[in-house]
Amino acid sequence: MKTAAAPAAPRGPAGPLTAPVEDYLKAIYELERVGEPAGTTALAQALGVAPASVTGMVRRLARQGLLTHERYRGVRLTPRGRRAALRTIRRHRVIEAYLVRALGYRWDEVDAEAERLEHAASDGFVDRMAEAIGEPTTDPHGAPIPSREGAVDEARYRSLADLEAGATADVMRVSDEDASLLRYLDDLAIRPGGTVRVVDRAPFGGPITLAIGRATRVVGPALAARVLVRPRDARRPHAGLRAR
Amino acid sequence: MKTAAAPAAPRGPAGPLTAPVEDYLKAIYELERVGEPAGTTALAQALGVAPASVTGMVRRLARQGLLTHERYRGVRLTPRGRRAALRTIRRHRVIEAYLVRALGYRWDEVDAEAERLEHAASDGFVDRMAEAIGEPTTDPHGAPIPSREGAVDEARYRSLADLEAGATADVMRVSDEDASLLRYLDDLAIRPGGTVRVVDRAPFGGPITLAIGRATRVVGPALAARVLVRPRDARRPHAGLRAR
DNA sequence: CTTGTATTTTCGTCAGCACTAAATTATCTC
DNA sequence: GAGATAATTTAGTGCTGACGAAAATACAAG
Repeated sequence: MKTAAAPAAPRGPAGPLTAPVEDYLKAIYELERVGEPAGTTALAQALGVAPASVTGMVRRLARQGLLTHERYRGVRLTPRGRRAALRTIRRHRVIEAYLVRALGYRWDEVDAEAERLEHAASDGFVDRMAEAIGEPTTDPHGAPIPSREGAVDEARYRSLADLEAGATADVMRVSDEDASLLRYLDDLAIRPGGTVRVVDRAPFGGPITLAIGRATRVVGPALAARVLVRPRDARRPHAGLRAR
Repeated sequence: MKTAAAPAAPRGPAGPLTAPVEDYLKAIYELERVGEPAGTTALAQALGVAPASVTGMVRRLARQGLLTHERYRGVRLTPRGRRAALRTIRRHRVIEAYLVRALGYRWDEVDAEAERLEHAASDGFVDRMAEAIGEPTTDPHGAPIPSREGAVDEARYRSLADLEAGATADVMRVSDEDASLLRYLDDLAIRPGGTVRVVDRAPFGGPITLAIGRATRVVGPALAARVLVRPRDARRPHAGLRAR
């Protein structure tokens, strides 16, 4: 008998996490990363479940010591929860990279496949995949791959939608959730590693004119918002020249 | 019109099968293949669950039209159930083959990994793996890989334990369930594609002496029973010579 | 034909995860 | 500060898949 005196000992079953649990942790990690409060509704939306379902799951995760929960306030990952989230994210991104580089997948196909495999793949399997394709540091969409130890380069890039006219920038990362968006970006030749120059910006959320390679393309702000870039320092072109 | 007159319409949810369901179908298929009656207890043992649990699951599978169930008698796969089982088995074996040939796994490691991945891998993923390693027809343990269409070469081999002294045979397939057994077989150089000759058999379940390559090895009957072989026709050596 | 034994099924539970509908609490506005 | 509105939690359910204990059935042996 446990004398009912210790009600909230954060005993975790330690066993491997279930697929839904991994998905929750990933989603919470992502919300925290972009700085949004991880509330019930935001989580529910990210996961495609009803808000009421989140409350129950969050309670369990808190009991297992993976996150802390302030009623009516929101949720925050504990170090253990963050580690678990990063392990899952590493799995996901390594798998994505492997599918593209070793098995000829297109970058718009990999997310769905990785979404399922990440819960079944062992760390050893993922490590072998990573090794086979030369230990990539980003996935096909530019998202950083956490190291085996859970270190991740969370550089914060600017959105293409925020660039001033005249700016030149390197594309670092694109949103990976929408396969059709990815196909369109590929058509436009907007890919991590590429470069874009903002030729013109119409005001009031109007279209943005880009120079990509030697082509000119016009995109809407909704699309531009999903492309993360690192601006080249236009005001110090000497530095740019020197750095070359 | 459904006028409530058809109580047991075998309506299947058609959706993708759950991992436990796939495991049940695989296990039933395997029992049927070796000719054993697929009873509750045998299934329970194969799956590592309690017999009582099998009854419930079997009822659901019967309702979904994947198998037929005669109370107190046993279970048999329907064509649909068999197709589903073969799809899972194909996934499992292709994954095993890929792990060995593309990612450097040892043959004793792959079963456990494939056991989890088979439920998460899409058919497309599996087909790409198969293509990448040249459409193998057997897995690393010699088990046949069903085709995409569900055709499988279920040749029935003899067990090494049944060979007479003096017989020579090609190793076709070994039991894959026990990793340590596989490691031992590998030490002995007993592998599909290899050849063994029975030098001597002690009676009453005694040890069996084998010539493998230019080595001589002695194994027990329990081990020999898990090695399937195709005897070379010793009574027509001319044919053997001619056949080269 | 009856009885004993092994197998199978039923029954009552439980945990995980999801849902809807109905409270409850926080927050924003007047 | 009092509502109104939005977010959150509770309450009640359902389904899958597992469990042990107890009852039902099959089958073999006498």
